[in-house]
Amino acid sequence: MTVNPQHPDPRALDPLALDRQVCFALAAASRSVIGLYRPVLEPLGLTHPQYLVMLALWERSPRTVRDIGQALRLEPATLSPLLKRLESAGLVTRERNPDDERALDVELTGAGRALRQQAERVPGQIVERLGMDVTELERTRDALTRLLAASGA
Amino acid sequence: MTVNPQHPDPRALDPLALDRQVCFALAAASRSVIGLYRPVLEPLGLTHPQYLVMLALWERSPRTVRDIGQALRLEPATLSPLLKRLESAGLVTRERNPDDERALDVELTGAGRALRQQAERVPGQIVERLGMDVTELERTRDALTRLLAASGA
DNA sequence: CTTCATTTCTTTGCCCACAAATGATTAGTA
DNA sequence: TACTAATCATTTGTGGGCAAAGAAATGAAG
Repeated sequence: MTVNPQHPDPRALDPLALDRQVCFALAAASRSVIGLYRPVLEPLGLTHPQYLVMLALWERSPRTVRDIGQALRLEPATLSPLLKRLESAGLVTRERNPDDERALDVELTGAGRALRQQAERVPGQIVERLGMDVTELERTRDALTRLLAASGA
Repeated sequence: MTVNPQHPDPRALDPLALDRQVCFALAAASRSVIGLYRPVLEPLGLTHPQYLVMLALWERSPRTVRDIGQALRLEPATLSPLLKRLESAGLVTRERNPDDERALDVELTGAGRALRQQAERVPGQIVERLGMDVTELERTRDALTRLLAASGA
């Protein structure tokens, strides 16, 4: 098999070339963008996954672990210790649902609700740090949402 | 502030709505797509990050930890234990660079080189499981590459 | 040559992330 | 009612991922 001389880099034809892998672009971009949140969320005392849980709870509270997990596509085994840390931080309460003792209701505390005000400035700071056109950002988000759906989650 | 009745869902205007967050789509899609690799890579005895390291080494071997880290955008603290596991699996050797004893040369073993043949079928299996148009996949990958660049990595 | 800063990898500590197993509760069924 | 299956959260074990500190080698400067 010969290589088309129009393609000086044989890597461009290699299906295993790192630069061609969607999964690499996805993993690296995810870590890198989340890394941008670190200094922004640090004053709020939140990690990025904790921030996502708070977003879910600001939309509706109380919610069960299962419900939060479905919204964030996270396993209960991931959420369980994370929610305990949010409880230790005084942002949520955790108590069994009276109607179904299997379920755990996670509810915002006053401090948890109050934190929303500071969080409202987070997206703007991130967009600023990215310095990207907001329209392209939204297009990328929509492409990722399609990818998420295609991957079956 | 009143809500435009054309928008029945006030969530569409909320900058903190989970569905509007690029970071959520990014994190969830990343985890979900990587989850697709799990059963595909399992016969090769590789996790997804290990697969990425092998991709880097199939492009060039030996490479130093620093070099691999720059290619994959991973910290040496992440790679150090991961490379030891690849060594335990017999896929790479780890030895100090004779010209600079600070650097660690990571080199494919025969088994590591041989594994490439099985790996060549991985991308096709993933695309099949995603069931997405390859052109759109490549567009998404390029959008992610731009996002990665914008995030400073 | 000696000192000091830099580079490179490793270690430690903390936090995700998930599979598999466990325990507790509820629902379904004979 | 009693038995079984399903549901929900937690625990355990393994493997990322990174910040910060540490250890070893190199480089630079006096």
